[in-house]
Amino acid sequence: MKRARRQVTKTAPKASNAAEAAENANDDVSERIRTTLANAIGEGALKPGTKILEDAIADHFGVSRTVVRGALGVLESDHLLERKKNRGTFVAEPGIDEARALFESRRKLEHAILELVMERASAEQLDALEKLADEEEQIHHHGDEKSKTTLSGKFHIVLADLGGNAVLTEVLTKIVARLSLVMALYEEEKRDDCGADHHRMIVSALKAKDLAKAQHLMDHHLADIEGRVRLTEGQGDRHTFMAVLENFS
Amino acid sequence: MKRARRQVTKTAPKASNAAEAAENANDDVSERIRTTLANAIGEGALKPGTKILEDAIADHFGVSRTVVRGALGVLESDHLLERKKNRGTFVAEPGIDEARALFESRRKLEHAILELVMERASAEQLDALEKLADEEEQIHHHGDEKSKTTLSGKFHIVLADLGGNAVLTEVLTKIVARLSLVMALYEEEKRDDCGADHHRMIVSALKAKDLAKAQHLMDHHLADIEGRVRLTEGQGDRHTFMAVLENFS
DNA sequence: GCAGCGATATTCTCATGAAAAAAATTATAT
DNA sequence: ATATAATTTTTTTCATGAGAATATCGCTGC
Repeated sequence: MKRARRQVTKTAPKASNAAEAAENANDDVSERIRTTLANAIGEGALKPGTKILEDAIADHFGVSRTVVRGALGVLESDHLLERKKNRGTFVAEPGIDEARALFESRRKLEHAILELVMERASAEQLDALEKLADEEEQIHHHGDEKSKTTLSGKFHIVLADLGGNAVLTEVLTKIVARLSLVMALYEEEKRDDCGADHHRMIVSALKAKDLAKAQHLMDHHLADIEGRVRLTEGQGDRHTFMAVLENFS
Repeated sequence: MKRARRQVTKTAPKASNAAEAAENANDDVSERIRTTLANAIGEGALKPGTKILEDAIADHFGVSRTVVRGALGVLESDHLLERKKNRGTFVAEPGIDEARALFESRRKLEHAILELVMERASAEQLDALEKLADEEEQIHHHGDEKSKTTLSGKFHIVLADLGGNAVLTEVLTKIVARLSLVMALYEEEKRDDCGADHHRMIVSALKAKDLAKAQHLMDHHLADIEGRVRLTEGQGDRHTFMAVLENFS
């Protein structure tokens, strides 16, 4: 007898007092839900396997389950969520094959993007990118643990933007999001040794118009990330409830 | 007073007579809707700008608008459909920038895929691919106009499969689908001169283990496709109702 | 004490109705 | 007769309720 009333309280049929009410108001709430969940997943707040309660989300955003359900549907098609029939929706748990494919895809994509950046990015844009890398360095020293992964990913997205190809940027963004699930599942050591350092070197190579070097550095950087992960069967269950019990019995 | 009753006729609550009834039956009807529409768009049966009637689809598949709506939502997030608020859902009409980005993305992706195919595909797989290219040649001569574009795209998808990276294959598939919209909008001349010919040459280069040549041929092939298109502002309205009037007044 | 079974509760799933917004149609007036 | 206003119809949009599937918990019997 729960089904807590979210009481949609159509506070006022039209509500709109006057002018700014036409600010379209809600409606893209579906998109808000999507980005909220995607962000939560991206920065590891929602771990793989977590169950997603439609009702909770509907409550929180003040809409009905119908629209939540729509949002979950597209998140599922992005492979960020998994829906088990009549069981519910869960944060996806990419398998080893998928993880490998994602790493490989990212390598190829970042290569292509570097090519585009090389032929398109202006000096000012590269300066801005360099500044971003420097800021990362700062934040890294302040040990702001939570936003570390978020910012680290941001560099790559901004870099992709400089490539000037919105399609590739979008594709890379989605792949990076899925990779955050892979890291959450399979990461072993959280050595924060570098990251921002690599980014700065890549920017240098770009400013020197040395494409080959930039790609080489990118390969190194990505290999470093992949190195934190052990993609062998039977990993990834490590944090499972059952597996944790094993370790403490 | 339409709203024709689709009369969901829950023919039998459980229906399942016994064993095979558990064949899951419907339910992935949502996916059926998605692939149906995607295919229709892919082979040009649904032209850009066409309005999509939820009711018609719901009727046809014997489900309620709710599930249709879900399917349309993910198609929209794939950029195959466009939803205008309170106006309805339409087949997407990619703009010129998007078209250019799509072509460029495809070039980069096909390059990456060729690299993967080169290092992974077995001799037998390449033989199978060659056979496919030959079949295309056959069909091309029979002038089977309708399935020409479909089959042409199929080669690239199968090729991507040989790369052994499911993620890249999926990405390419979606981009090819969007490009079919671009072609429908901006294609000028429908010279069916080559296509399958190019495919055969690419396979030859692959069997000869000549990556550079394969990539070069692929570039040529794609350039040929892009050549059929004029991406200048004010094209693409060519088939618009208003534009047609212009030409006849 | 434990295995199996049944009742309860939670949660998904989807069809349907009601409200809102455009579009289409008819009516009215200048 | 044309343009404007009013009405009707179509279609989207969404909240909600009823039904189905599954999990959870308590119970009885061994």
